[in-house]
Amino acid sequence: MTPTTTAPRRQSPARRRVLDTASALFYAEGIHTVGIDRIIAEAGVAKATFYHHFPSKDDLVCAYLREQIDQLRQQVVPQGATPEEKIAFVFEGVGEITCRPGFRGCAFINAAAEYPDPGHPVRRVVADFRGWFKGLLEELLAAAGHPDPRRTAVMLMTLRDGLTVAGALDDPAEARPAVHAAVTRLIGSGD
Amino acid sequence: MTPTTTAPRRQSPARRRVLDTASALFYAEGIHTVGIDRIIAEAGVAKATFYHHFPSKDDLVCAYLREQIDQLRQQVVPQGATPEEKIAFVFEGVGEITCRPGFRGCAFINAAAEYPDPGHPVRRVVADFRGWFKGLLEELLAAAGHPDPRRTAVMLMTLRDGLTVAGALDDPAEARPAVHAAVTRLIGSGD
DNA sequence: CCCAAGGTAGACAGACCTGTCTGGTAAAGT
DNA sequence: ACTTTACCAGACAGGTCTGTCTACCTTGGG
Repeated sequence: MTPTTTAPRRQSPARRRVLDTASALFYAEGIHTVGIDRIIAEAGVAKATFYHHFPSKDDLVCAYLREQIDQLRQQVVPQGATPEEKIAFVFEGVGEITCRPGFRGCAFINAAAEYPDPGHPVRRVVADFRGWFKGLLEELLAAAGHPDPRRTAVMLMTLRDGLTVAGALDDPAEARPAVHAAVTRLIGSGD
Repeated sequence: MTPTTTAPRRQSPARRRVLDTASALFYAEGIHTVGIDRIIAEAGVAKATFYHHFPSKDDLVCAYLREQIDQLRQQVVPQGATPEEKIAFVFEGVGEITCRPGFRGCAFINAAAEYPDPGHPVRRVVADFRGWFKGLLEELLAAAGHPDPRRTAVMLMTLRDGLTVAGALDDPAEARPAVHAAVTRLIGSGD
């Protein structure tokens, strides 16, 4: 059989345009409030083309969230750094994002608020993100020789969630230094 | 003029039924997904009656959230307790709620996820809640003689937000003890 | 006895939603 | 030259949404 490169698979520009438009609109205005008609109009794509690439709106929502995960995964942490520095780097990134102009909170937390059923495909993508992120923190803590990586990872995850919420609903510049101090203290002291 | 008691103003049973039904549905399933028709059907109320008490759906949503604030406000903290104990009591309550069966996160965070415009009346109620809660924490910290009440209140708020998110999306029993430990350490040590 | 207030029941308008379908165009591979 | 694939344009169906309106009932106070 022909190799049929599975990995790159040059995606169509129409699909790319739809996904970009939908991502921006979903994040900025919410998922249920943004209709298909609006997405295809702003993406400049025919309705049939849209439904050719995404069988349903839920598929589009899942693709939007999965791409968010991929983008976060590709944010490389500095190579020759200690685990503690890598954790600090990750939180530096979170803190920086929360202060950016269009910030409206964590895309996954917001999506989960609109999909109450935990078994829904969208919620499963949300769970994937949280599992991945928490696992990453736990690995880094273990590599740093932390005595209780699991428990501390949960703590760091809580700080991240709180920081994103505060960045969306309160003054972002106020929560950032407080969380920064808490993180450095958490990964510094053993207990 | 007649006294016309402004404070209690015995509210009609129909309005009460609508508000109870809407509160349960909005919290459990989200706001945009629950329609007026469903609310009045489950509340056993005519449509004209509904629109007599609530001029629009947004008014109902605001009333739902404002009542949530009122209920939280009335949760009295123990009288003869130190400020530190009062803070611990408040967080004990939050931790307990996150472990309850129907828990689906913070009603205000979820509502804000569905209303992107910060100037919207719903968002203003959300801001009222956050201002009140953070102010309460700051007062208690100041009463406890904490050196930096404002900054620590922000920190505690972040922990609360993270705890509610984790309670809704992860295993509630895992985040609770971690946050509990962090809170006791925060209000214990001065810095 | 009358009448106003608050309630019920349900039709209706106008907009918007997702998803399907028809029909036509353009480019690329075989 | 033929066929497949991707794309555009837009009508259409069937449902749901908010909000208005008409019409009738019931109950209690003056």
